[in-house]
Amino acid sequence: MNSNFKRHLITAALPYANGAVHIGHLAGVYIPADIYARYLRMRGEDVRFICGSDEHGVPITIKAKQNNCTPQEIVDKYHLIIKDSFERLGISFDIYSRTSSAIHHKTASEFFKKLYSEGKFIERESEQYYDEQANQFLADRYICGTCPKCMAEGAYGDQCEKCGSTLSPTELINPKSTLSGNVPIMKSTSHWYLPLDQYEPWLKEWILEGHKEWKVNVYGQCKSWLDGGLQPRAVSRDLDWGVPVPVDGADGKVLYVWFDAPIGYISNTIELMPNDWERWWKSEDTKLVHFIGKDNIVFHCIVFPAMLKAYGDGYILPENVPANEFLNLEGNKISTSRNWAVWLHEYLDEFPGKEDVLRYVLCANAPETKDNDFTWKDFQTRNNSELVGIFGNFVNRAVVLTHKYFEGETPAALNCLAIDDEVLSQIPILKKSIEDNLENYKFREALREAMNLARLGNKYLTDTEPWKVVKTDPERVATILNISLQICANLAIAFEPILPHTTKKLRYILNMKTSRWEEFGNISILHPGHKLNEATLLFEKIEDGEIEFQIAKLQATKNSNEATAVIDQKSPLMPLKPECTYEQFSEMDIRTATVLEAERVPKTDKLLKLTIDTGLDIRTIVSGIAEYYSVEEMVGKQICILANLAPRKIKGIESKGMILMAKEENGKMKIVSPEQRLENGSAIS
RNA sequence: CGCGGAGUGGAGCAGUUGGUAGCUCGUUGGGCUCAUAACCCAAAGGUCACAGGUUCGAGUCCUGUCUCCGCUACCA
Repeated sequence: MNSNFKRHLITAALPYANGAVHIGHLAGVYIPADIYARYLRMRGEDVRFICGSDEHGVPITIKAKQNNCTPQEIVDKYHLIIKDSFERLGISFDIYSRTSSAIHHKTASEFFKKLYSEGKFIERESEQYYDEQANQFLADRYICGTCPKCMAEGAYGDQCEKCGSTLSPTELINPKSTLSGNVPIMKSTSHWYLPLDQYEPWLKEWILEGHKEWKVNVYGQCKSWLDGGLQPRAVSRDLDWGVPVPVDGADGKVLYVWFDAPIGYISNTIELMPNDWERWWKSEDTKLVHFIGKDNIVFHCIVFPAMLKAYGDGYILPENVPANEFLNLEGNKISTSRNWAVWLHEYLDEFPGKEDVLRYVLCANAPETKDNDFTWKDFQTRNNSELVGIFGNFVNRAVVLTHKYFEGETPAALNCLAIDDEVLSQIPILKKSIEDNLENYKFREALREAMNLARLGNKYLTDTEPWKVVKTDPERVATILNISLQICANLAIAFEPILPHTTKKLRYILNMKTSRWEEFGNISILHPGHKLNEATLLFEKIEDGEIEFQIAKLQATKNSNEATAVIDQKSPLMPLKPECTYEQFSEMDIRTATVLEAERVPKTDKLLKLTIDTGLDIRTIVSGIAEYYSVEEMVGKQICILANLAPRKIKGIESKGMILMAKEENGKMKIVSPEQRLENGSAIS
């Protein structure tokens, strides 16, 4: 290790406590981080591995409302599940705390206070929606209404799920509070902003010049943000759940969750080492590494460093931020809300003793450079042919033969032949490769190289055939088995960071005490005469039935999702709108018209571009009906349109008018047509 | 729309400063029998997303296009 660093501070993204941990989290963050932490500890480095639950933010308050309980109850529940399942998997955090802790509130609060008093924030007033009945400002997610872009109903204040456009709450047509259903009023509120733009030159220098070695996905993302110009970001919210803003007159305001969450790394370190934490966060010789997923890149590479820079006082910055891409499950995005996931706590219950199988598969298939897919079939294959067939089998062969021919005592290596030397010479090469890969966050490759050590062992045994040679030359067999056992001992070290449960078993079988990394490469770890324990299997086969059970479980989830989706869409009839006058109605010019041409609007799922004959003119209307009507069906169809609607550009196409549609109770739309074909342009009243 | 990442034999991935594609798993054939029907050897299988361009020569550089993912709720 090139080390000017005296200690390693490793953080893993704080899991959000509104759900359990699933394989995506593990493959993306926790398994690589744990491998890294364990490796450094084995090398005798001073390591602290920090994590904890992120327990604030709007989604948790929404979940609490849905479940009719308090936010605290939600986070208590998931914090325990998460913490417990990490422990059982063997994620070796030095501390796993939480952001609802008193110490975190205090730390985050003081962090804010210092920045505030030094004038590092700017204060801005803005108009935001306010629910008078619920007596609170509404987070974007608490407002729904009609999407101004695609006219779909039920769009949220931040995004329309129908057309995917990003919105701001004020753009919504007919906004309503999801808390009370009332129409919210605009009320002015003030918030504090971190002026990221002021840190832009410094960030550019630090990242773009100073950290070209970062992974391309990380570097590219940062470059894109920096080149695009940074904007001030609000650090507070109007909400009653979170760390209160510690400023007079800031009642009802809390720190925005992204501001308080990364401070969680600091407060958890303080909790772990109340007297010594500063040495870890404020010494240039501490190497700070953040393990995160790709969605978190901007916060960890730009926002949090800017916060630390603004704070000053010697805080160090991350040396690297090895962010992974995402893991899919059986071809679909993992989703907490759709329950499309393999939950860690369920896995641990259903596959007892197979913690390392999951660690192995997720490391071997980690989304290091691009999104990857987890399938149960692949899980089974990797277990059966790689762990059982290659690793487990080699150890078993070596140990069983030793028991058979030498009563379980390590024989002495007497004369090494060329083949022996050749095999032994591979070990340091593999060691070097594993080290390089681990230190460069290439855990997949490190694992592959470790497996190559087991492959080497299998090949060696097959080539030397001790079960044949024993009949003619027992001394030769002694050498062969000695070497085989040394390979086993080296495997116990090589795999320790990745498969700690397995190597513990293996060390027991080999009756081996050490697991220091320096011993890796030593070819006489087990001395002649060293007594082995009974051979037990390191891994066992996973039968088709278990895999089929898991696949069926996912299929059931899928089915139930589809069922609830239908129920969700079965909205009750819309309540009657407020009374209107005949004059208001008569302002609308509704006419019959015929569709002449239709085509899909590129890059959209729902939009059709229609050319229609209104009797008065030929015009273009863009309509969100592609889900319900095909191009072929539309051509020649007679429809009713609102002809004097103000033109509006949709996806860059000017749309003049709107097609009248009726919404079924399942949410599907049907075109309203005259009973009999009429002349185009006939007025409807 | 924009910006970032990805698109390589059936699956998962490597491909460093450009020189006729490698690895693991799977498949097929063979060998072996110490071992959890495990292990070892060999073979088949790719127009490197698509279309242009630069070059003596491109998966590797340039331009354009398409698809997936992120930035943008849930979420790593």
